[in-house]
Amino acid sequence: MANLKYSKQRETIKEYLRSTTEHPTADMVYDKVRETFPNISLGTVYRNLNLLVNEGEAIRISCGDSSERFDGNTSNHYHFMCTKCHRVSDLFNIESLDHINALAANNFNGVIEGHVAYFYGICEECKGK
Amino acid sequence: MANLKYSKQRETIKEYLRSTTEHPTADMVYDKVRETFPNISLGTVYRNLNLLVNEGEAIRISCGDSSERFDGNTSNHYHFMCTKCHRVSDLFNIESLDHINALAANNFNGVIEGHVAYFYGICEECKGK
DNA sequence: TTAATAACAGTAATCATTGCTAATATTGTG
DNA sequence: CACAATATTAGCAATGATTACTGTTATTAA
Repeated sequence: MANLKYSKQRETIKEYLRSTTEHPTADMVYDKVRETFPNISLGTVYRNLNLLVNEGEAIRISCGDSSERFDGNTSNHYHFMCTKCHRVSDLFNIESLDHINALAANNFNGVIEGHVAYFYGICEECKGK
Repeated sequence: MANLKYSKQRETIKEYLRSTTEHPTADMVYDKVRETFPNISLGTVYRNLNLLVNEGEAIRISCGDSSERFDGNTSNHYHFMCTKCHRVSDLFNIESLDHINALAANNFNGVIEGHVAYFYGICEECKGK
């Protein structure tokens, strides 16, 4: 698709995203990757995150928070955000909600191509507190 | 709930939100309300939009765009965003999608309180082009 | 080996949003 | 009505997330 050249920095970012389920922000990725590349710049992190999303190697998650989050798991799944601790977790229990596209298409004169959805509530860890 | 005092500025913002279906950003509200109050400041617009959302007089819509949008229609409904023109429109045809909360709650150990969802695709106006 | 060019670190700039402050408007009470 | 308490305002500075720029370095293909 594009003329991408290999870079150690991008590879490290991709590996980190694949290894974690914490759905990090760009800043969290920056902090983590600096353990390997102490001089990496935040701009490089942002540029590579965008490249990875464009290449389909990562997903951008917008949960209304001030900053975006990224997910190295590109399989189709939904997310849950805890309103107490603001952590984002994966919901692998739902197969697909694509049937709601048909509901939305009813009496609608445009073309529904898809949807964005996430759930919120209290996560298991925060429930007891 | 709060100790709110009346203000012409807030009333004008509220009226505008109620009168339109264009789901304006803070900047669009600013441009509109400046027709009535040429000296109103953008900070006043932001503060009043936040107040109106807190009072339940408006809804904040986050569609992954760079800026938030606001809706004076507080009845329960979903939104559609055109990927071509980026306009947001209302979907009054769907009653409710609350059944997806139960789907998400399956085999999930936290508490699902609700969901955020919007649809995307091509709007009627952009379809022909 | 070299030439072309993508990627880099460092830094400045942008954009949306919030915070601050002194002046003004609203509201309840005497 | 007058007045005191205080919410609201305009104007502007500050913040935070993200992107743009620039001169140098790394990757790649011939």
